[in-house]
Amino acid sequence: MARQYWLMKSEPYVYSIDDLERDGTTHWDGVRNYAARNLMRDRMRIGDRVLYYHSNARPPGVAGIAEVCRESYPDFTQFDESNKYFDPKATEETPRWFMVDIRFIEKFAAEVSLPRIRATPELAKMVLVNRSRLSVQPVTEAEYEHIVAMAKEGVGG
DNA sequence: GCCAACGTTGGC
DNA sequence: GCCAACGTTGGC
Repeated sequence: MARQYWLMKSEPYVYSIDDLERDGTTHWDGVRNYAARNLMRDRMRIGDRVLYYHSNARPPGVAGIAEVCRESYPDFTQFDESNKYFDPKATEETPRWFMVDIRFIEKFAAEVSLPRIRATPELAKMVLVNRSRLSVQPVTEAEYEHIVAMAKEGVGG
């Protein structure tokens, strides 16, 4: 299968691109939205590229690049009563929530901000622009390449 | 901090 | 199965 492209959101004060760079890899736990879950569970493949997006930041924007390094497996936080993501309806036999692992590739020298993305006609169809609240979303190859080029040109801010 | 968008829950 | 109430996300 050809490489696919995604955008994944994280609040930087919870887990930022710098945290991912430090850790190398991380598991993407805590997704509790069925559309986002289905993408991770059914579609994401090792080697797919991920735009790492800082949400709830000023400004929000794409901060760097990661790649999928482990395909979907049950999100263990759903089984842990002490975890904020505990789901009483999930069992080990029939897990409800899934996650993938991602690996750090690159931190952009300059973030590509959401206002800049909104102002770019080639990116007008991004899910990010049109359905802003989906935390894991597909990106086209053209959109991905455009954002990477904007980061390289330093026009992201 | 506000609030719009929108996803989920639960009564009927 | 509908839909009102409610909760969360996330930009501003």
